[in-house]
Amino acid sequence: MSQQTAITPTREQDFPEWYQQVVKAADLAENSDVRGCMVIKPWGYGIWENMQRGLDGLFKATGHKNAYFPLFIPLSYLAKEAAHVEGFAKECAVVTHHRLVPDGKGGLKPDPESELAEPLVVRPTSETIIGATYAKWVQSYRDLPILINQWANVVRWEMRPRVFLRTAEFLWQEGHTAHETEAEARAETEQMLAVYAQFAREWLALPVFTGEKSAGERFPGAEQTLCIEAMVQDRKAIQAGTSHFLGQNFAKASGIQFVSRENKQEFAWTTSWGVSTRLIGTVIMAHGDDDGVILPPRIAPAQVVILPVAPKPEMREAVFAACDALAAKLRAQSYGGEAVRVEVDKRDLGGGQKSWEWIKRGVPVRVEIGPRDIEKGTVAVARRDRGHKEKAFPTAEEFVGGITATLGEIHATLMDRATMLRDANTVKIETKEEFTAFFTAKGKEISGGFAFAHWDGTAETEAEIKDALKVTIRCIPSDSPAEDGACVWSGRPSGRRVLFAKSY
RNA sequence: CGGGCUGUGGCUCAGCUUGGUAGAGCGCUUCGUUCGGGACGAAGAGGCCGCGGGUUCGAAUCCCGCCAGCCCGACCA
Repeated sequence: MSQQTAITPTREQDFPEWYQQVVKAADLAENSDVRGCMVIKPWGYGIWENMQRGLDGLFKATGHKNAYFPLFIPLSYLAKEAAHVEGFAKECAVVTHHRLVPDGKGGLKPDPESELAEPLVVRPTSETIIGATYAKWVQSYRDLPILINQWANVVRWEMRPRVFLRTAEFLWQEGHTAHETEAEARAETEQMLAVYAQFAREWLALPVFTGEKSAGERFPGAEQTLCIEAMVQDRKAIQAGTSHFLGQNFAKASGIQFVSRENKQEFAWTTSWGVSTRLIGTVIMAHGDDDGVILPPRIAPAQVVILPVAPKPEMREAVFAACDALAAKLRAQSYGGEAVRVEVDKRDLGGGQKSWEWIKRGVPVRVEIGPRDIEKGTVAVARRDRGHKEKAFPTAEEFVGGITATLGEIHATLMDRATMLRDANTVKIETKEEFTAFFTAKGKEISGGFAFAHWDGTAETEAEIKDALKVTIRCIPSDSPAEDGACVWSGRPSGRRVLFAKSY
């Protein structure tokens, strides 16, 4: 059997279908019997565990601690903040009963006698319940700041689920902090955005634009939403992380009050920030190729896979021993401050089939060891960022000694490719005609990419553009210089450019 | 929640128009030959044909009802 690519269709032919096929071929996740919910399989979950470890380290390093708050939120809590309700009410799962009884048809139904006095909402996000808790914890300015993160699942009843990118239930982290002053809370919001941008670059090999959301794209209840935006290979934007300055909105809604240094009652200033399993989808779409996933080494569950080649059964033992010995030497090396992660694949499968499995899964480095290698003291090495037939034959010592550098090079390659893709498809646009042409699909092209253009700052213009072209303001870039110009849509005066794109 | 479509071994589907013993490919199991780039042969296992009712000597197939899922339109990390 010979195929051009491991994944059909190719990215070029049908990007959304390619994505689904990659998720399946790489054994990352599958749809469950529950609509909109996914089963994250060990390889996919391994990626999430590595993301968690990386982020958790960065959170701890910036003074945060983990805690856990309830899955269920009393309905009345959610109703406390008006904008928040409006944002989330449409997509909430609600628990109304606490007991089942036979339905008389061989099944079960909620016991009408067990209806809850107050329905519970399965958290779509936890601002309200955490706010209610902080209200109890905070009495004095001496109790601030509170710097807490939680790793949790949340539920948003989505109409259009897509594995990892948009599912009814997903895993994430949500940081929730409370501060004495506005300045401190704003600094926290920015600090965590910087953490996300650093994580995207250093762990995910993903260049990101940072900036602020327009009022229309803001988190419900926030004063200001900051975000990181990445470009994936169909040139659409994906929001990879958000950090919100919540002002005193939630403090007022939940009663987070304290006695200040001046002995006055004041409301705290709060923030929240989060990234989710959507990052896995982002990585797939940003780095994958027509043979499957390509994982940035720092989040790869296995960074090196060793494939024993034993043509004759009587060689197996010797080959396995050589593989185990190599694995041990590799594990003594480190990359990104952690021991190199190595897997020896001893399954009794055809060699080609095995190799292709690991290619599709995106393991950064594959090594084959057979009798000839043992004799010569060499190994056969293939890298996932290069062609699948391209092999190098270093000595085992050279290979082990160079593994840290090799993983670093692969990370750099991915970063470079993603940066080139983004830069090649990011343009400045001045006129409505150009703008429309840029975002109008020609042939099989999906999207023009990112456009920096002037915007008059009104919600009307923003909505018109969205209606006309399905293009949104991804962010008002944090580092964009003031520049006088005319709005690309309305022609009205504008003081700076914003980032437009089609998005996930 | 409005419009279109589909429910048949683990997966993808054929069979239904014109009722007559449930099929294929892939996957799985065993054995043999293979194994340095997605192997081949042989033999097997596996099905309340979505659910309920009706018509009929006889229903995967025809009729009615229900349920579930998929695709398209308004929201979203």
